[in-house]
Amino acid sequence: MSDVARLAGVSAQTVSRVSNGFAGVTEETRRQVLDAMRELDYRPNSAARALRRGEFRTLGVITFSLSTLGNIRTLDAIATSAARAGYAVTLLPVAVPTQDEVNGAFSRLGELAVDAVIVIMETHLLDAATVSLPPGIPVVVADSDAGDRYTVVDTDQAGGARDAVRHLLDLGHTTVWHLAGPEDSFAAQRRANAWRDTLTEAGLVPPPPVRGDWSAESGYRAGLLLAERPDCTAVFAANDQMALGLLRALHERGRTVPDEVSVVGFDDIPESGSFLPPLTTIHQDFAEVGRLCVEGVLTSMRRPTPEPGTTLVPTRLVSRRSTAPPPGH
Amino acid sequence: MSDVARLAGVSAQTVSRVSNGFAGVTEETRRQVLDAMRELDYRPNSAARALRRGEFRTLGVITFSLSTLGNIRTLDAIATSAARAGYAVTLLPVAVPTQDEVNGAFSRLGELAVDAVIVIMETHLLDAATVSLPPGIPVVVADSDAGDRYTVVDTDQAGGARDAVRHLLDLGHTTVWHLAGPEDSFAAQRRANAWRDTLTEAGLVPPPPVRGDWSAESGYRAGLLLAERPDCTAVFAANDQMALGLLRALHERGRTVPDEVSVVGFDDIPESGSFLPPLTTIHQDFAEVGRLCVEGVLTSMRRPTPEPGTTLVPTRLVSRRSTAPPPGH
DNA sequence: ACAGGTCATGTTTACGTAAACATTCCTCGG
DNA sequence: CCGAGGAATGTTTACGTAAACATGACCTGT
Repeated sequence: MSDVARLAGVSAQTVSRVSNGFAGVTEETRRQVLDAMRELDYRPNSAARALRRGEFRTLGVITFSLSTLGNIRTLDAIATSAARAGYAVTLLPVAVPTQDEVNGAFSRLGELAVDAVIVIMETHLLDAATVSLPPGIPVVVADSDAGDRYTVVDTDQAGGARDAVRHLLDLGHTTVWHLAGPEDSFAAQRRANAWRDTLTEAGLVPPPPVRGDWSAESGYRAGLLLAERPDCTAVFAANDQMALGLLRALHERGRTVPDEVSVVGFDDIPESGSFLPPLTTIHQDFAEVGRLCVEGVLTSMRRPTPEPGTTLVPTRLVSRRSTAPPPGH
Repeated sequence: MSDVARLAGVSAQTVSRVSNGFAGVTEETRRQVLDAMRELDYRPNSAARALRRGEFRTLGVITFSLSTLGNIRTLDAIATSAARAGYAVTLLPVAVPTQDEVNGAFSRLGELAVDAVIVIMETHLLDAATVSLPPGIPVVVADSDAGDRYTVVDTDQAGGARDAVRHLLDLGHTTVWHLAGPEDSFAAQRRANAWRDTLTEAGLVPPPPVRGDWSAESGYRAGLLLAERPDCTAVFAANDQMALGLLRALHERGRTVPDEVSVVGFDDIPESGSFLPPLTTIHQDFAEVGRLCVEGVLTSMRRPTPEPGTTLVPTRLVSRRSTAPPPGH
């Protein structure tokens, strides 16, 4: 900086002012400084800047090994929104979802150069963490539950599940089976609960849910079971991957979709329109979730005490060809 | 730090030594300092640390909006490897692959707190960038071509494509069609070239390639064309998503897989084992690519002039049920 | 017993920046 | 024609850390 100042014939402070776009610098001076910067290929040192300003202009994102597609798209939206706001994004990967790993990530975070943290993770691990998040830095939790301790941004899982079940009931199915996600997933729980509640409200008795682990393979195994039940004409799968496996199992067992069995998924992954048959599913707006996460932490940084609360992002039913009225309807 | 020093009854420098795990501190003193740290909930200021040390312990990753699955898994591996080496990873998203956006990301990078950069991007955009990467900081390019200017880590695209084609020829097919990726993708080019070369080497005349854009939808459209050709009994798709669309098109047109047509994909995405039928494909080791990228930049940081070179990560053919000998063989 | 050495710890300084305060110079009203 | 006020710029200082150098205690061998 002093080199630039010398070349431009001004003080270092003036260079700083130009560098930060302050008013009160003559156009003439500004130009000279900018020329000198270009000449010397000057780049502000972000470490010194951060030290002086007390902020890093960086957001930390804690996430499991970029496992599920939803998390990835949320992360992508976070990175894009953050960049737009002039913030960088630092990844804090948690290799395996064990308590030790989470504790490790949190303690690393302690000395990491971040102004705020966005957590994309199942919160039961958050709760059980022995190392807590550094106090005083804003936290927003995405796609999970966080009680009333943190601000939460989430897809309206319950609304989406309700739409899926309603869609099937409206087609005339007498009940809807559920291919649920893993028990330790909060999203899976909420989808399952909404499925159960919607059936109950309609005066129906929910059949026992079949459980998978989000993978297509687990959906296939579950599908082999469901294919054995002639009374099963409609299935709501908790995500599109499991729905894919389910479609394969039904096909192998000779149960045609949608003529004999209707299937609805959740997520609307890009491939779901190319399944056999194209999958009716619940579209999630991950981009909006990510945007709101960034907005959330940035707001928290400005205001002193932001009230913890939950923001829900609505879903949308995408109707394709895997759903139809039940046989003989 | 001085507070900790005071509480522990030592100098700030001793605190620094303990904090950095230096030898030459009495066990007794170390314990007292650690106690004081805990007591005061001390966390080293990473900005000051970076300023003093002249390094950030951070890697920048330039990537397109986390578009393709391969990029994502590479990123994941990079983040994990970096964390293991004590480095954080900062994301530099490029929202849309235009020259302006790339230039913008590069100039942002100039004042970003990173010690090295890993680029996961098509290099024709790199080449055409008007803003260049800051000189002097190590760069490794993943999954792309970079001439001889940068170190490159890549999957052995050619080897994988060759294996795919050989597998089909060995089964007895008289030729192999190719569902290619977009022309501006270097990976797509290499896969297409290797396909062509392998056929030529076998004394065959390559049929005209059909081009898609990596998406399942484009694979579907291409598949409708291929389904019309009775002489088409074997297709090598440049990625699994397009193979998925292809399978749907063939199924809709009544051409059974693998009895009438064999299909091989590329990538081995987790879902490919659940396609109808399960897809024979080329497995890529993204984790290894990511690991080597990190290893590469870290090495460059230590040595003065690392020679640019290309490291290829081998692929592996995963044989499932979408391939069989041609009809009447 | 003392020179020479080693080890644990303390003191000084600089990293590059931006806030706070200081100075200079110019303009404008009375 | 002078002094008040303000705009442009300069000077000083502190942010938290770690390298470099300095100090002092203690040990060893002759």
